[in-house]
Parts: sequence; C-alpha cells; structure tokens
Amino acid sequence: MRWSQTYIPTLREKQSDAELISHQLLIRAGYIRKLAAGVYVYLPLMQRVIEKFSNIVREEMNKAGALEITMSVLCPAELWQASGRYETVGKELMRLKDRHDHAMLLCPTHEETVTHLLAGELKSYKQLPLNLYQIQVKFRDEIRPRFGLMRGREFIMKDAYTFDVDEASFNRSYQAMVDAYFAIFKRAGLDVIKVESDTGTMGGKEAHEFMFLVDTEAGEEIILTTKDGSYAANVEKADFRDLAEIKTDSEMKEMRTVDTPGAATIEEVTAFLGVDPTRLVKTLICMADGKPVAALVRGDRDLNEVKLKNALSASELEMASPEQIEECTGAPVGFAGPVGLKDVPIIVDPLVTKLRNFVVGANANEKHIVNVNIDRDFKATRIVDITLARAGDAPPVGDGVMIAKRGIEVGNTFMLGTKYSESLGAKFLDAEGKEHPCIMGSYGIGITRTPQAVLEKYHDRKGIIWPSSIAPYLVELIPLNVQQEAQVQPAEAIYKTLTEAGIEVLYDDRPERAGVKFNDADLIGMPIRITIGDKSLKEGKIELKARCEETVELVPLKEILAKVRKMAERLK
RNA sequence: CGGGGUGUGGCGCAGUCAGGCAGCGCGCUUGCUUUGGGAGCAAGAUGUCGGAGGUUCAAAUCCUCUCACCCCGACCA
Repeated sequence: MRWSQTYIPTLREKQSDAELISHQLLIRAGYIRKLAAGVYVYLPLMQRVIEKFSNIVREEMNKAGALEITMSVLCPAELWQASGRYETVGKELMRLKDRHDHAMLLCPTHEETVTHLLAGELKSYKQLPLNLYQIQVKFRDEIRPRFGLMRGREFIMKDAYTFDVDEASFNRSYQAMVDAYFAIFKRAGLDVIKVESDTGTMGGKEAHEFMFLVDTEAGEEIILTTKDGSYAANVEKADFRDLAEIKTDSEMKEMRTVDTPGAATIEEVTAFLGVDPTRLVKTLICMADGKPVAALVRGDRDLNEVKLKNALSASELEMASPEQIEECTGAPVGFAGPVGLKDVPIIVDPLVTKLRNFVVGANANEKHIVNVNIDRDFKATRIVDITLARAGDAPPVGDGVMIAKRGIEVGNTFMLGTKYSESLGAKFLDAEGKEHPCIMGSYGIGITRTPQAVLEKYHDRKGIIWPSSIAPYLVELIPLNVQQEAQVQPAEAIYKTLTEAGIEVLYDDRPERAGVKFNDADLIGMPIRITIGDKSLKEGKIELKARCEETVELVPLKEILAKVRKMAERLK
C-alpha cells in the first residue's frame, strides 16, 4: 500500500484526554478516532490490526473445532426476560424500542440468542457437542468509559458457546477453549495467566479470566497469586487463609458500653481504646436489593462485596447511604453494631467467630461496646466468608503467601451449567429418549481491547513496536527523497518484488522530508523498516532495520527479499 | 447518580475575572528554495466562540436554561 493512497492521519501533538500510553499512541499514530464517550472509529491501520488478530483467533478456534456464525446485534427483550438478565444486568444494557414500540436491546453478549437458536434446533444427543462462535460488535453502556479501546461502550468481541451432553464432555470442550486461548494470546505476543474469577451476572458455577499482567494503571483488575502460580484469582473471587496472629482472651468478659467521643473510624477507635484493629469488628450496613443487611468483618479486614452479594443471592448490592444507616441503626455513620440490631440480617465472617471480647459500635452516637461475644450477645443470621483477600494472605491450599498484581482482562471463560439451556429450552433427547438441558460454556476474547493491551507492552519513547503477527504491515519502505529518481527507482522495484512475494509493505511515497518519514515510521510501528537514501545507495546498498532493534543492516538490492524474509523469521 | 473541570478554525491553546475589530502555535493551500531525524521564505484559506433564551448601544466575555466531553467519587463507616 502506498502511503499517499491510504489514510494515516498522524498527529504531532498528543491528545490531552488520553491517559494510557497505549490509548495515546492509537490516536497519535492515526489508528483510531473518538466519536463519542467510549465509541471509536477504526481507521485503516487499526482495521488491519483487527483483521490480523481476528484471523489468529479464527485459526485457533477452528482448530479447536468451533464453528463460526454471525448472530444479530439486535435482540428482542423477551429472550433476556426469559433468562432473567433483562433485570439483573441493569443499566449496562443498551435498550431501545422499534417503531412498533417493541422492546429490544443491543447485545452485550449472546448467551440468550445462541441458546434460543439451538432450543429450536436441537433434538438428539447425536448433534452434540457443539461449539459456535462469532466475531462481532458488542454494546455495554459502561458507567464510565475510559482508556480508549480498553473500556468502550461499543467494542468487538469473539464470543463462543459450547453445548454438551454431560460434565465429562463439557470438561473436554472447556479445556479445548482454554488451550486455544493460551495459543491465541501467545501468537499475539502476550503472556497471559489464567485466574479464577467471579461469574457475575453471567451466572453458572465457575469462571476464569485470562490476564495480561502490567504494572501501570491500565491493569484495572487486581490479581492475587502465589509466587509459583499454583493459585491465582481475581481479588474479588480469591479464597484465602488468614495468617494474622490473634490474641484472644480465655474467658468471656462482661459486655459494657463505653463513650468514644470523636472516634468513628477503625483508626480512631483503636487509637482511642488502645486496642489492636484485630480486636474490633466492623459492622457494614449494605442495601441488598433495597433491603438493609449488616455485614461483620474483622476490624483489620475489608468487605468483599462480590462475596456478600453472592452469599445473599442479591442482584444489586451497594453500601447504605448515611441516611439509610441512621434509619437502620439509629446512629450516625461509624457507630453501627450487631448488638440490639433489629429486623436486619446479620452476616458474619468466619474470622469474626474466632474472636472473643471484641469491640463493636453501639448503635448510638459516639458510643462503642466492648467485650462483645457472638452467640452470647447477638446471633448471626449466617456465617459465611465475606472478607476481601489481600496480599500476605495464604492461598486456600499450598504453601507461602499470595502477592498482588495488576492485570488487563483480555479473555474469559464461563462454566454456565444449565442456567440458559433450562430457561430458554435448549434440550436434547439422550439414548434412552429422556430429555436433558445442555451443559453450556461461554468464552470471550476482547478483539479490540487485546491489541491495545499489546501496546501497553510493545512501545518505546518514539512510538509503537508491533509484534509482526498483528502489525498492519510487516515492512515500511521509505525512499528519503522522492525528488530523486535514483531513490524512487529502487523503491518501486523493491515494492514490487516484496508485494509479489506476498509480503505486506507500506510504501511511504510522500514528498516529505526524511525527518518526517522517520518519525512517522517510528510512531506507527511496523516491524521492519527499509530505508533508501543517498548514503548507502552510493555503495549500491539499502538499509534494513528492525523497529525493535538499533542496528542497521546494509544489504545489496538484489538480496532484499531474502534478507527481509530472514529478518521476519527472526522477529517471530 | 454525586462532586470538580472543559467546550473558541483540522489539532493544541490564549482571550472570559474587568463586555468594545476573534487571536496564537501546529497543520492545510499556492509558489520558490531545501531534502538522512518533525525545513525556510512569501502569499493565502478555514470560526454559527457547544446550543437556546435573556441583559446591553454592544456579548466568546454578564445572567438563566440546556447539551456534550474529561477527571474524581459512587467499597474500606
């Protein structure tokens, strides 16, 4: 492709509203333009990256036995009402009405569509297993879109769905997808780790996320993992063993109320009473589907809202407002406690049950209660793990402690069970003629997010450095001065030779000065650069340079094809 | 949803407090020169100052409403 014939609007100055280096580079290098918050136009270079990555995904999916289809972006609301997600997904769902006032939505994912499709088609176990996938645009009305393609309201995703007759068959299907995922990300230049994750509104029993680990704020997810990687989980999912040494009293002491003027936070109360935070118990008032719940965690620990939400089977969970807290406890924020709390379920973390003579709020302004004991002084409605794991905790099994890392979620896999096949009727007859719902799985890869994640790693001060597997073009060809026939002639010859050999070349035929061309080349980041200039041309040679290396190789014109192939092989 | 901020030519911004010819840099067009790391000179083009309403002799500027975008928050009592 000749530069003069395509559209690559590079910018000299950076865009102030792009925070991540990867986002910045996509804009400056002329890959994307923003249309609205979280909505982007993909320009020619980005389009090629998307196609390259999509093709890698296709190859690996097809190899794993998946079948590509295309489902509609639009979906009638009824299907989502049938699965229950029309309500549970809430405001993230892009809803609309057609001219007949019929409720529709723009799909954020396609479990309902694909399950409904098969519900009308599936008859026999002989048709299974089945794995259907598509690469298509998705919509999520994100609360706050940011970071360019990382968190958009419209984005492209590969989503696959498996249907199996039993657990054993399902496990094979799931493992095939996991294997394919590792292969896909590796080919795109990313080392990823698989971590346990919460299933969220997707439902089902287990889920995994594929994380690309980064040190920057691009890593929106926190991962806890052992050093050897034997355990790895998203922090909101992570199980743990608490290693804190707790000094407990042998005898229960008499409970009494004490004044704690001006001490509302854990820090203030521990300082005031002169006790360790582990001797305090936090009482957090939450609203679960509109109803108040008291959650008790040890003073030095934090609540894991996802765990609490799951324990309560709630579809919406949020911290109560100060007004709601006052209404519920009769005291301002900071003095809630379980003793004497009426008509509010009390969910207690197991770490709290090990404590004796602890401190809680007294449900009265500036008062706390000391020497409180569970069962004697209040009853737990339920005892369940609701504590957020943290670095320094032990993994649920195995030695050592967990460390925290940041990651970008580039893929996920869900074990859906029969949630959708039952509610939407995807059932089959077994060999005995008995009807069963399919065991399902769903599998996503961010097609637009992943290349941006790649850029978080593959760049330098001057611009992008694409891995050749997903680069828009393998080679950028630069005659430094197109006024000189002596440069244009070999440039045209090389362009022809390489193109005919099936090598993708971006030929910078613009009448720009050398500096402009070099800077643009470094910015847009093609893996191999061929430079034609007077200096080396005098010796009958042209210059070959890898974007990721400093050294320049001088090669005779005739050998260029062989040398480019050799370098391409080396860069793989 | 709450708080803060920003909307001025393609991009980046000044001008707003204190009303009085709509500016600067980059980019763009044309010509000449230049040509190995974002060239020089010259001549140009490009704006409903986010939108609507109001105050005023006069509004980018003051007032009211509104829209869009950005940042922070919406767990850690």
